[in-house]
This record gives sequence, structure tokens and C-alpha cells, in this order.
Amino acid sequence: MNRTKKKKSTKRKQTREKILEGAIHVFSNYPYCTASIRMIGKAAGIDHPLVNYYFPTKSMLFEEVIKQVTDEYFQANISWINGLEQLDPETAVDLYIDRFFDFAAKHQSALRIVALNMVQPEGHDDIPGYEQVRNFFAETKQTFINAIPMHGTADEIETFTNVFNTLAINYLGAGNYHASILGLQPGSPEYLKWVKETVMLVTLPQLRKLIHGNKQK
Amino acid sequence: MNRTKKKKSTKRKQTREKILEGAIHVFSNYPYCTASIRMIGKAAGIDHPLVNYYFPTKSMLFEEVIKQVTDEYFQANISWINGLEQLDPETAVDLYIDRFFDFAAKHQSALRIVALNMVQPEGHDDIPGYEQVRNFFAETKQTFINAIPMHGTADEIETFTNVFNTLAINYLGAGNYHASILGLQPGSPEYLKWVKETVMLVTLPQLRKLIHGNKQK
DNA sequence: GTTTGTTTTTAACGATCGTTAAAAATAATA
DNA sequence: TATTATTTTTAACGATCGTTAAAAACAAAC
Repeated sequence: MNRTKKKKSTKRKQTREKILEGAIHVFSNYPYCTASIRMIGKAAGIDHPLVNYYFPTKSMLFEEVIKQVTDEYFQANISWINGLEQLDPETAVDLYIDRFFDFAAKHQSALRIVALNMVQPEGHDDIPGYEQVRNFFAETKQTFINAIPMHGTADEIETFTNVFNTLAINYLGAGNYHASILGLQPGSPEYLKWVKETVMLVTLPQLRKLIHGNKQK
Repeated sequence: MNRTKKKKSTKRKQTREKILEGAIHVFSNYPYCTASIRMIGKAAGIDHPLVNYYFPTKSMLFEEVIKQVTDEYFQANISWINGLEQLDPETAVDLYIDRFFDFAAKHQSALRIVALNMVQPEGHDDIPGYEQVRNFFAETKQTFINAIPMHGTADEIETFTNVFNTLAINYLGAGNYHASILGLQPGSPEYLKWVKETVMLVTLPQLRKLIHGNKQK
């Protein structure tokens, strides 16, 4: 009896999961309005009205997609912090940032969805879930601050984390664009190496100041 | 006789110009696929099939829009370089960057169009004019290099100009997003001040090295 | 004033869109 | 096995899309 009940629940979950995966894929490649339910149905291997059976509106589907990819991100974020407090600050930073970029390189959906949807017209209704698009940025900054003890004014910390985050979203979320300009293959080890080195080279002086505070002044 | 001919030519130019202005406005607010001919017609104050009379396809209109906004940018760029060679390097840099940000703040169409359209799916046809979206980035970097004599390896120069450009496109092209996260008004003097200071603070150490070469080592 | 050329407006096409409703298929229950 | 519940598929709706064609309006030429 329990097995039978589980079977139905499993089938329902499987279909829902298939739709979500298809939707994540499509919403990671097209801005909200361009991504269509028919595209998502095709990506999920189902007929498109079935999307409406499981997610009554496109809005609700998009919001669920954003929630899922950003939750995944923040769960991973928590795990990167593990073990850092036993290390000296510079080693901790190196390790955290290595973990950050490794994960981001392999899970680009969140960054791509943000990069695809961040620019919205003034004076019009935001796309559904836009608050989450915005919060992703703010919360990613905050987790950096939680992970790395920094000594500086709030403005200094804001500047650093803002720039770091902006570069990461751009070089990884819009990786195809930047890689093609550089003549590299998007997602290739060479490109990812370039991203990490570039971001670190430019942000490192400021980051060093924040790690050590005014000790060096 | 010549005046009559001029009058017709003027009327045609005026309508064409009105359509282009409407198109620039709409393409600066929506990604290519979302921006519709009906929106553009409305923004230009005409009936939408008239857009097709002056620009046979949406593609051709978009390409003309991109060409116009980026040409405007590069013409302005040339003017910012004037007078720099008589100044010492640091003053020249300050002046150039002031001019850069002042212009960019007042003419955001190019940056917004780039930010709205840079992420494109792999393995599908690019949107029309995508080569120009890409070239804008490359050429903006190049004009920086032309304006400011820098001493470093090609990689170092690439890193700096790439990061500088990425931050500018983001903070100005996606200014609404970033301003709202910071709790500032987009386009306000406070926000523009924040942008300039943030970009300069983070890129300045690297820029100083490039201006002075290895003299300080 | 009439004819010709150009521009603008109106109407409509075929296509895709998100969504709904109903039929069909499948699964669960008695 | 029959009935009920759930899921999937099919068909279609009203809406918008880029575009085309034709009518109307305007302008220029004779």
C-alpha cells in the first residue's frame, strides 16, 4: 500500500523534475520573454500544455526555477565556508575563491539567468521573480562577507564585494560573449583560468587591504 | 526647384529619424526578441507597418540602430583623446576617464543594448548584428589603449582594459539593477559618483603600474 | 485640374504565444 | 472487472508577432 502510494508520488515528481530541468536549460539560454513554454516542453520531452498542468503559469515556473538555482548556489556557498576558520586569512581567501569559481564554472544556470534578465525597463512591471534576480546579487555578496573576515569601512567592503560579484556574473554568466572576444572556448580550462586570474589580479590589492585592515598603513 | 526637392528629402529623413529614435529607445529597454515592431511604432508615433516601409525587416532596423549608437560612441571617444598628449600620464588618465564616464552616463543606449543582448545560446544563430554587439566591447577596449599609453605585457593590458570595460558596461548598461541594489536612484549624480569611484578604486593599482611601467619595481 | 509618384494607413495573413478544455490514456481503488 | 482518480495528449482559443498588400492620403509634376 505504501509502495503503491510512493509509486504515484515518484511518477509525479519525475515528470515535475523533468519539466524543471527543461525549464532551467531554456531560461538559462533566453531572457524570460523569449523563452517559451513550447521550447521548455520540447527540452523536457513532453507536450507543452503539460507544463501548465504542473506549473499553472509561466511566471510560477520561472519563479520556481530561480528559487531552485539560487538555493542550490547558497547551499554550495555554505559548504565552501567549511574549514576556513582554521586557516590563516590569505589561505582561507584563496581556498574560498577557488571553491567559488569551481562551483560557478560547473553550475552556470544561476549566473546566466541573472545576466540574461538583470536589465529591465524603467517604469514597467518587473518580470516575475525579478526580486530574486536582484537578491541573488545581494546575497552572494553577503555570503562572501560571511566567509571572509574583512576589516574596513562598510563602503570599502561594499565596493570590493560588488566588483568581485559583478565580474564573476559577467565572465561566467556571459562567458560565451567574453570567451569569444578573447578567442577562447567558453567553458574551457583555459578560459576559466583566465577568468580566475583576471578577477584576482584586479581585486587582490583591495582584498589584501581588507584582510589585513590598516595594519599595513 | 531645389528647395522643393529638399523638402521631400527632409520629410523622408524626418520620418526615418523618428523611427530610429523610437527603435533606439525600445531596443535599449528590451532584448532583441522582446522588442516588437508595434512597440517601436508606438514609441515613434507612427503605425507599425510604416516601420517596414522604411526598414524592410526588423533585423535591418536593429543593425542600423546598433551601428548608429556605436558610431556615436566612437566619435565621442575620438574627441576625448584630444589634448591628452600634452598632459602628464596621471592627469591624462584622470581626464580621459572623466570624459568616458560623463559621456557614458548621458548616452546609455549602446551600453544597455550590449548588456541586454550579450548572452546568447550556444549552437543557435546569433541575433542580427551580434557581431557588432561583440565588436563594441573589443573596440572600446582598443580606444582606451589608443588614448592612454600603457607599458606592460599584452596580457596585462588586456586584463585591465577588459575589467574596466566590463564594469562600465555593467554599472551603466545595467545601471537600474545595480542602483536598486545599492538603494540609489539610477542615473542620479550619487549613483554615477559611486560608479566612477568604485571602478577607479579597484582598477587604479593596476592602471598605475601600466602607466609607469616597471619603473616602480 | 489631372496624372504620377511617394508616403501613410488600414486590413489581413500565417506564425507563434500562453492558456484552457476536452478527450484519451494510464493508474489506483473498490 | 468496473469505477474513480490522475496524468497526458489533442485541439483550439484569443492574443500578439513580423510582414504583406491594397486603399487612402499626400505631394510633385505637367
